[in-house]
Amino acid sequence: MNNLLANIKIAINENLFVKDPNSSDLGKKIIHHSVIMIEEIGFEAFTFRKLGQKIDSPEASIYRYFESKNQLLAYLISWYWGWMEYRLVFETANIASAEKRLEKSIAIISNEMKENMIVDDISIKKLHRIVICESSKSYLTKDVDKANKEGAYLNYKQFVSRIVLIIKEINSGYKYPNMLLSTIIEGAHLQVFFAEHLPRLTNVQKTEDYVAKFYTELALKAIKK
Amino acid sequence: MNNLLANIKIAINENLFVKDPNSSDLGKKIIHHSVIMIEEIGFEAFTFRKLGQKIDSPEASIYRYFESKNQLLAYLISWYWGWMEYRLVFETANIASAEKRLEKSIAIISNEMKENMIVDDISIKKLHRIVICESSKSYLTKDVDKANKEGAYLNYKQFVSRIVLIIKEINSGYKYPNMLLSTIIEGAHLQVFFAEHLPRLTNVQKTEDYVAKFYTELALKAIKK
DNA sequence: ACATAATCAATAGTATTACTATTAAATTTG
DNA sequence: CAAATTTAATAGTAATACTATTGATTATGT
Repeated sequence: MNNLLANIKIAINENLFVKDPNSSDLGKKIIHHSVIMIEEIGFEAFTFRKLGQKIDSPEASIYRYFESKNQLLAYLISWYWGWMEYRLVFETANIASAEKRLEKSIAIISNEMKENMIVDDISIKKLHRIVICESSKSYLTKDVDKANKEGAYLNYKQFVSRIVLIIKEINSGYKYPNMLLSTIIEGAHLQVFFAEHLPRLTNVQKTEDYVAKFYTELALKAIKK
Repeated sequence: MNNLLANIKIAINENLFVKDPNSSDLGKKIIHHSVIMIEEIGFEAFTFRKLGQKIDSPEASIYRYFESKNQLLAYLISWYWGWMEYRLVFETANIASAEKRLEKSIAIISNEMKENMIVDDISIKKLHRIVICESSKSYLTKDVDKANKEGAYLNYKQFVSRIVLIIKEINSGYKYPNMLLSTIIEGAHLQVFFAEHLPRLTNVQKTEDYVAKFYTELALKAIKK
């Protein structure tokens, strides 16, 4: 998989940047180091000034690429879902059974990647941790409608709708496929966070993939007639 | 029935305020207007300066009650879960069937209150909307472990554990009661938000209580052997 | 080749924010 | 009624997000 996907470019809506960060060395440095920095110190403490110091460029230069740190976060999260869609399509391509494809999908959502891949200067592992901790902040805002109009969540919605199709294959009459899916995705992220910080809100198990198992069981029982 | 009935005052951990806002008129004004203001303009835009202007008190006076706006948010959310526990105990008290009690619990979590109640100067309806949009920000922080040690999430955990007991009554062998519950609670909040702003991530239905219905069905199917 | 246009990053800001040090006033206590 | 304590107000600081402007670099057209 590494070889197949390593140099694929993820399409990002043009409203999510001022200048395409993939078009210059500075842009790539901004992406590369912002992922490292946000994962390390959190989005609240992350500032363009600190990032500028890290990459030895002035704060203002970063504003040539992103008009705010919120836009940068939206870019990264959109990239994440673009990347996840690629993975989804690839890894479910040759599975005939819809149930097995759903199972695989939930595993992709829930499980951390074992090897640390770098794609487009982005550390997948670190970006996954950013999505867990910070992604809800990108839509739980008063600007959500504006951001939505500008296409900030398109990649996320597209990812969701792909798996919704699988659910409909299993049971075309099921009334809540989108609800079920957004519940699973946001829930899976939450459980990882709770396991680490608020264990009384989850049920940590010995097996590595218990989150995926829980949500797979939940989904299949819910969907079946 | 129990001590909750006698005590209408919700108990809040002492680490969640500098001075008890219930101990003075200014404190009560801070609580009352902060709920109104956060619901209206969102937690990001909310500042102690704006609140001070609204209640005609200087910004610094508010710092006598809360050391930061994050602490104030933590206080409000903790109050919410204290209040929700009170409701839970009260409204499930005379229901014999564990399944019916679970159903009622999920309804309490999911459904908006019809009448707008004011308790301890707090608008329940507005606070519910704050919890939907802002509560995840109070734990998705780098300070989560510190806040947890100081008891910021005690009321939430206590609320969860009460319903976990109901689930165990239904099926004592079920392995994931806490996971299921935190999934339902956070999911129910999310679906309300998505229905309003990102409808492609949910499945809006005509009935008022479809969120409760979805999660009740999900829960019962998951729990049953 | 060379003038023109476009793009680039750097400097030096501004406005706003969260938060604090200090003091004056009010209240309580002995 | 004087001393001690609690109260809120003033006037800040430091850090933040973000911007206006300029000079340097690169690309383009004839």
